[in-house]
Amino acid sequence: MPGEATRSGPPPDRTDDHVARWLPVLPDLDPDIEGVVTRAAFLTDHLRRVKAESLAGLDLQRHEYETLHALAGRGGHAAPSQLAADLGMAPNSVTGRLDALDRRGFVRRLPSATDRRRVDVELTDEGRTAWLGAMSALGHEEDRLLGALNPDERRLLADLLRRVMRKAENP
Amino acid sequence: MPGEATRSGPPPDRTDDHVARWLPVLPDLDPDIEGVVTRAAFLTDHLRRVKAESLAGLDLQRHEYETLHALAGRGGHAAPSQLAADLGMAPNSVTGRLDALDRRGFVRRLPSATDRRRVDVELTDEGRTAWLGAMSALGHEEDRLLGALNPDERRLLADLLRRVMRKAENP
DNA sequence: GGAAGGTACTTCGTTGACGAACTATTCGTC
DNA sequence: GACGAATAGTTCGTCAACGAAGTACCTTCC
Repeated sequence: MPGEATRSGPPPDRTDDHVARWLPVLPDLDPDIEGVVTRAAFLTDHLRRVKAESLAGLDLQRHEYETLHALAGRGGHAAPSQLAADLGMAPNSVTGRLDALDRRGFVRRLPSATDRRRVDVELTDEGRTAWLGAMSALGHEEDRLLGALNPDERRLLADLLRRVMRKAENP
Repeated sequence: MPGEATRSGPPPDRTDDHVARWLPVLPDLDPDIEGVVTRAAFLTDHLRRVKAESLAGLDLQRHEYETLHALAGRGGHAAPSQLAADLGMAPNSVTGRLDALDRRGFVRRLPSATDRRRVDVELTDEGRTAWLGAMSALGHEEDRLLGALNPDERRLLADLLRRVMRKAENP
């Protein structure tokens, strides 16, 4: 055995580099706090990128898939404002998305009979097919990543994050 | 005591609602996995929003602050391509940011003497002042949120996320 | 029953990011 | 030392998101 190894923690990731680069500049930086928020951002970004790459092969853009997904999650029928809320975006931005999906035949706008201000967005069969195809092609990168932890650890991670997010949701 | 309470886990957050809404649609969904990635996304988004709001009072946009921050983190001198790498964006996008910061007097472009393709971006005194002002005004929402955990738990959270991210960084 | 106010969606103008292409400069190789 | 490849930065065209304003409709309340 090559003697005692120089004291080594767990193998580092990109975030460790990031923190090491900033610590000299901002000595008050807490490595664990910065580590958590940076990894959350990198994780979100990574999943976003991987998803976009998988979808590219299906001639679908991420925002198109997201919109279909939100609509499918409402059973294939929803109002634009509801989709906007589910997607966390401004209602006027949804108009453009629906225009494009409508042009591709993935979605249909039906005027509401009872309230003529309203529009019912309907997922067409083609839209559902595209959504299902994308769902299976996406192939759960999330599962792969979280596979680094066992089920108890995943639960623990989710619980820790829940406590953090409850702070965020209570200003 | 009003009898045994109905079995209650920790108080829920928005992500619990999100998972509960999707479970009927996607029964294969793992609540812990989905919980982790959703909370990571919500956390990133929350910090983004809070930061933008604080900066608005200083007549600074988030992307302006980010650019100043990246430049300051390099000691006030950097090449555009280096800033692009640090900010995780395409080099041509940096050009527009620098144009705006230049117009506001926060940044100066100096041609390199040794390699005339290169440009040295310099943080001006006004730029540094704006950066420092923003830094103190930002007031560490991150610390508040992570204050929900004790130091050991924060370390644990960072370690769990590191293991996840090492998977992301090894394809 | 008709004006005042609210709601649902869209249109308009702007903005920031991106990929692709362009310019100028340097490097590598013979 | 000159030609082709590589590099740094920028310009250009496009696109999605946004805030503000507009349109059409519903509701309330006198």
